[in-house]
Amino acid sequence: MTSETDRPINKILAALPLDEYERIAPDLKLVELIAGQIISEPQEPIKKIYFPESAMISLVSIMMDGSTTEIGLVGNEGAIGLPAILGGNSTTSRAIVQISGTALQISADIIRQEFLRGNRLQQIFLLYFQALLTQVSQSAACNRQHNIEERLARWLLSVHDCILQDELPLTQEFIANMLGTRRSGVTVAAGILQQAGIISYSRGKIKILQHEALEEAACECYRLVQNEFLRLLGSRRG
Amino acid sequence: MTSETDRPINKILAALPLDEYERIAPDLKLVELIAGQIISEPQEPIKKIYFPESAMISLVSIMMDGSTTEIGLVGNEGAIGLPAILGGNSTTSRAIVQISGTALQISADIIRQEFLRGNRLQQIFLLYFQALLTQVSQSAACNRQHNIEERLARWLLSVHDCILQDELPLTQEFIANMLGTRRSGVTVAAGILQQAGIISYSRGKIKILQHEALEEAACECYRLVQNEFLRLLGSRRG
DNA sequence: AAAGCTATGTACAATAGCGAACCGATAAAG
DNA sequence: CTTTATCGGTTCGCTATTGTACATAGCTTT
Repeated sequence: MTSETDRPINKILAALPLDEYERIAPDLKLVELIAGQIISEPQEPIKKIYFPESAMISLVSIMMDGSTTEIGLVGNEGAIGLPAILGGNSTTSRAIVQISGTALQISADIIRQEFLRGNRLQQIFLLYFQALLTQVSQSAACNRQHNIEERLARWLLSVHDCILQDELPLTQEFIANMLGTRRSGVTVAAGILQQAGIISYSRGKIKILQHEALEEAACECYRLVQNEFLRLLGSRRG
Repeated sequence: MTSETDRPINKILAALPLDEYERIAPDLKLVELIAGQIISEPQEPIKKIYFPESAMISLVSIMMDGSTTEIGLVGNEGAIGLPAILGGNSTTSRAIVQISGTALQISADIIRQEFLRGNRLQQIFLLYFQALLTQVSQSAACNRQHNIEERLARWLLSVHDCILQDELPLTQEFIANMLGTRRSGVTVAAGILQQAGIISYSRGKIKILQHEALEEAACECYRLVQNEFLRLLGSRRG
């Protein structure tokens, strides 16, 4: 069911013992997710759970005036659709595909059932919840304390860690929607990073040239969240 | 084990069926929590879980430069020490008593064991977890999008809902640490609300005079989070 | 009543970020 | 090859918020 190998690319699935994995494997369906595609909207019942492989998904809060702010970022280390497991069935946020790629889709009922059996899948999901909560918490503080340039650097690193490529297909407009700022604010911040030779970009393609320097430009939040993912799940992620 | 009645004041405990409650009740210990007291620090192992009765606890992120930002607020609708249940054992945030009062304390191991049995306690904790995640998420977006006055109004309402009193023992300095702003920024915002006759305050005592008007001054985040608590847990809370 | 501490009020220059608009450059579509 | 849409660069005036500093007011202690 995974794309090429026996080992699932998604880290949650990869961490399952064989018997648990085989119980759900027949129902996993490989799907292609396209950037911009909306997986679920606020208040909308969640029926499917997605385990990203190469795709990347943002959790986004939408205010009444239409302004958006990213609250969480999910790549192959995580899963989309947690409320279906937790019991709430819907969220207050939107899940939108940020970077095209593949994911494994499965009925939420099947995962919830497996979760309730209380084995390794439950254990991993609980740890992932905590990691996600840490990420969201840090974003809350970060949004209050750090300026656009630091947040942009942090965010680029996080995306990079999720898709493991140095070229990121992202327009400034989209980034602005994630950071919750104006597009021209991103232009200025990105311009400074480009000036310093840390990144380069053009028409929706951003290249990270100096990873180290980008980390220095980023706020402490990047490292903190990454370390917590490492501690909890043994995998890297910002 | 609860302070006066048979019915636990804490909503999580109150929602348990008798057999589950009686299994943990002997180990619940009534403790008095004093404002300013730190329940747990970042990276510190969590050994106890607290179910607030009249006390109220803030979860606070601390940056390297010492600046603080509240990321979550826990009253008698919730519990402190979730990482011990989720498996991470520690958090990246500080838990600090914001308003003095009582709480029921219990060994984290006992709750974790009961959680793993997979009965009602598990169900409630999972729902609470989602509610908390919603709260933190909304704060992340709120911190980005709303101004001090709106956030102050929202925060005052949230505290009020937690302790169910119209007089809140809070200094502007403390509020500033929670909102992640300067103290004098709070002075100005509070001054406007007082001018309008919505609140009154003096030397660490804030009175809510017009609840309705305060809601109008608050951002949409207050209602949204409150509704989600209501939907998930059937209890009111911001 | 005096002294001391804590909480609150206020002021002011500096700055980050906003909203809006416009323009040029590049890529895609016809 | 021309048109069109998208993306990025830039500017300008404006507002919210910051950092810092100092002043006042109300409890507490003595």
